[in-house]
Amino acid sequence: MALVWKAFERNEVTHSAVHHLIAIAQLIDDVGYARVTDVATRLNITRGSVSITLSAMEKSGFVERDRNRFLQLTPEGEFIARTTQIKKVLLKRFLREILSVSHEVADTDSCKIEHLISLETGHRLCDLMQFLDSNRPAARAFLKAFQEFTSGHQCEDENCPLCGDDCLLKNEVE
Amino acid sequence: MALVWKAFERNEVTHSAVHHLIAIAQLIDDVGYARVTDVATRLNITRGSVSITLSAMEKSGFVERDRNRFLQLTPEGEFIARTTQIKKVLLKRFLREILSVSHEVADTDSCKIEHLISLETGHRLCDLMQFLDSNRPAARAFLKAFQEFTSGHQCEDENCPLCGDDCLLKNEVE
DNA sequence: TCCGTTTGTTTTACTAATAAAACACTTGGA
DNA sequence: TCCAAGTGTTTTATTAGTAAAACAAACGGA
Repeated sequence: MALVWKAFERNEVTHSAVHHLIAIAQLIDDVGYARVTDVATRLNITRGSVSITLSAMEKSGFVERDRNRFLQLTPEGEFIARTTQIKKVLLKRFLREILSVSHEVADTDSCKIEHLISLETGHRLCDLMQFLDSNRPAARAFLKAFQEFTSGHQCEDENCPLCGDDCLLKNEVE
Repeated sequence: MALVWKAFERNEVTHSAVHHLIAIAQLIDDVGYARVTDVATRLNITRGSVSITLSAMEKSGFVERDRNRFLQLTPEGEFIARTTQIKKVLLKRFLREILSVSHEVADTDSCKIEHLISLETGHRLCDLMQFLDSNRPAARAFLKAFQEFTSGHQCEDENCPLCGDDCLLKNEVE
């Protein structure tokens, strides 16, 4: 019991570090190269911060540089950047298309947890979204029925453990 | 763009702090009171750490103490402890019952993100699980069809963006 | 009363993440 | 050649979270 909650800290790479990797991948994709300055500009932090972070990631084997100090991702770095981006997209789609969470909240929520969910969960989420995309009758019927279910309910119901007699959500909102 | 990724840091309370609150709530529930020592024992950290963390949370207004220095949660602290616990339960149920994620991974994944997902997402997740619990035909049919869908597929399919020709998952697993 | 245990706080130290500023190095004109 | 602009690193500092150990206070039994 007391062990699981600490699992939070033990992540290969931090949220910030992943975004450094993603920035490099996107820059190479967009303009063909990535330098410390470009990463700093994209992430809106100083070059010094980027320099230090990327030096550590170079040691960890996620980033490399060529002769001209242009940044490259190693296969490991590439893997993390790629899978994290995909996990975020899947999460956001799930939040928006199934749970009908608002655009802004879906954005921040998916960004906050993109790097924390396991590959296993990522794959299952992928399965789920592919199932929806398949447009099977069961998928369509589910979405329709769920939307109807929530439209007449939407946590006004006292059965919702997040609400209840004294709805905690309402308490916070006002 | 460059603003969203930093939203990760801006959380009212940290993951660690929430677990301090939850420990207090559970202790009061279980044995009727909560002292610094009890919280430390439950979280498997030192009394010193708990002392410092809870002093900060007292300043922030999440924790109070009575004359005998017994810990109490303020309504705000109670709210966070309660909603975070519920969000975790909902997340875990979703991962297990819909996505069929393994027990261990569902445990760590839900613990990692429990305090990060918004109340809005929590409510929608709650709707979803209630919809399943309602045992409506559309819900049952969905679960059955989705399970069939994944049983013959399970990300062996090259359509899965996490896999592909050179399946990244496979690469990592072996 | 006195001693030992329990309990809580403070001190010290470490790590990770970050920013700002000083410094150093290219590099490309004039 | 030399200067200025651009680029990258290092230094300095701050903040948050944590643990270990020293310290202090209270409590309880002999």
